[in-house]
Amino acid sequence: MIRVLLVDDHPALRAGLESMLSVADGLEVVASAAGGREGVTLAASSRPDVVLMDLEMPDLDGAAATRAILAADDGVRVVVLTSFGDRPRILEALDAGATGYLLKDAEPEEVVRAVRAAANGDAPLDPRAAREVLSAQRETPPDLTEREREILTLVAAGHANKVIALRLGISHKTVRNTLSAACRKIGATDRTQAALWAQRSGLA
Amino acid sequence: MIRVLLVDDHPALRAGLESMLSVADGLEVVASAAGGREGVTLAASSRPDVVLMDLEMPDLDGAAATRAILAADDGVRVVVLTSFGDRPRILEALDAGATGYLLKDAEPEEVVRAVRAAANGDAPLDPRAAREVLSAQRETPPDLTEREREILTLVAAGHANKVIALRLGISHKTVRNTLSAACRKIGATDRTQAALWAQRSGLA
DNA sequence: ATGCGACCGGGACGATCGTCCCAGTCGGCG
DNA sequence: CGCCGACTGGGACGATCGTCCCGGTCGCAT
Repeated sequence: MIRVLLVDDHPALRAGLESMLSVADGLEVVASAAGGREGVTLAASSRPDVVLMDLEMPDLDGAAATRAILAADDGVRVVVLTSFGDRPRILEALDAGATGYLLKDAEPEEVVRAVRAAANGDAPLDPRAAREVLSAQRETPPDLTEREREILTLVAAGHANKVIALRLGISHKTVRNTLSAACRKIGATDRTQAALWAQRSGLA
Repeated sequence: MIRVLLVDDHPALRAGLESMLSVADGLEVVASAAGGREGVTLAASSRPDVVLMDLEMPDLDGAAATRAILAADDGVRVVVLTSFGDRPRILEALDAGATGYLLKDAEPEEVVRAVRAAANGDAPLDPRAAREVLSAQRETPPDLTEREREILTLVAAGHANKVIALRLGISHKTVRNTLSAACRKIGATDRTQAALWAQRSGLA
């Protein structure tokens, strides 16, 4: 019997997943939590084999909750539930040790299959989610210097070169030159495009 | 018997809502659709009293679907399902004629209550959703001119003044002046901050 | 040791930007 | 009708920006 813990702040989604899983053999939903903190607590007390974890939650972020659960028991398999379009968070969850992903619009069979795969130690990567991850990695490669990344971040915060220079304790000329280099690498023609790029790239 | 149609692209959410509603008396889920277009079709064929409609959907937007359904039969009550933080879409759905809102993290009793209220012709406004609406109106007030909004949008696309001027068929001097005015209104000191503001404000 | 790359910056130049002040047209409203 | 506000732009000025080209200091790897 595969013991499953659901963590999602949407009661309707929890109910839906539960009914999807309840009709499958060999699975049982042993608990469900409405938030990240509760999820961590319940993971400790209910000892699930697989956790289905939402990424966006009010109290404790899905990635953080995943980290906490795995820190307490690294035998648990965490499968992350995600909507489209949050590449940065998908990567973050991977880093946190999530075993796989499931898109929220998955069909019941997919969900069941993913839970079984996770329990077996396989990585149930939704093909579409996998594409997200790959494309995210493909889009990251602008091999930016640490300084360049730093400056881009500050640009994306709306700061002028002088302010950035002051904050970093360097010359505003250096900021210019470095930003210029960064722009060339990421394909931006000016600071505004650079700022927008940084935003989209989760370099917020 | 109140006939309910579910429209949401997440199978799990549909299943959850269905199980939530199935335990209540006097309600029956007569159909469920995975997309806006299908929702419009099923609304015509299954003649529901109340439609629970997701806002974010791949094919046909929730607001658009609402409009279409009401155009075919204005006796239907559409209750919109929304997550937090999409003020613009909430307002759009209101314009489209939605009767009320429900946040996706609503408890089962809330959902049932909302459906009953909608069937009665009441407006089941989730108190938190209502706050969203109000705060949306409070946050919008940068009373920007149509032109200013237009230019901000183009700035947020990363265009330079000259390009914007060309695209709008006006002088780049006018673009400057207009953007300058817009910046003052939204509290931005330069185009970069303006672009980021426009992004955040859904003026993408 | 020699080279490479990150990091730091000055000089210089033109482009772009932000701002203020002014002035014209046009449509709506009292 | 006159007034106002949106929209349009020119002039002018200083500030900021983007770019190229130069020089320097480190640390790290070959």
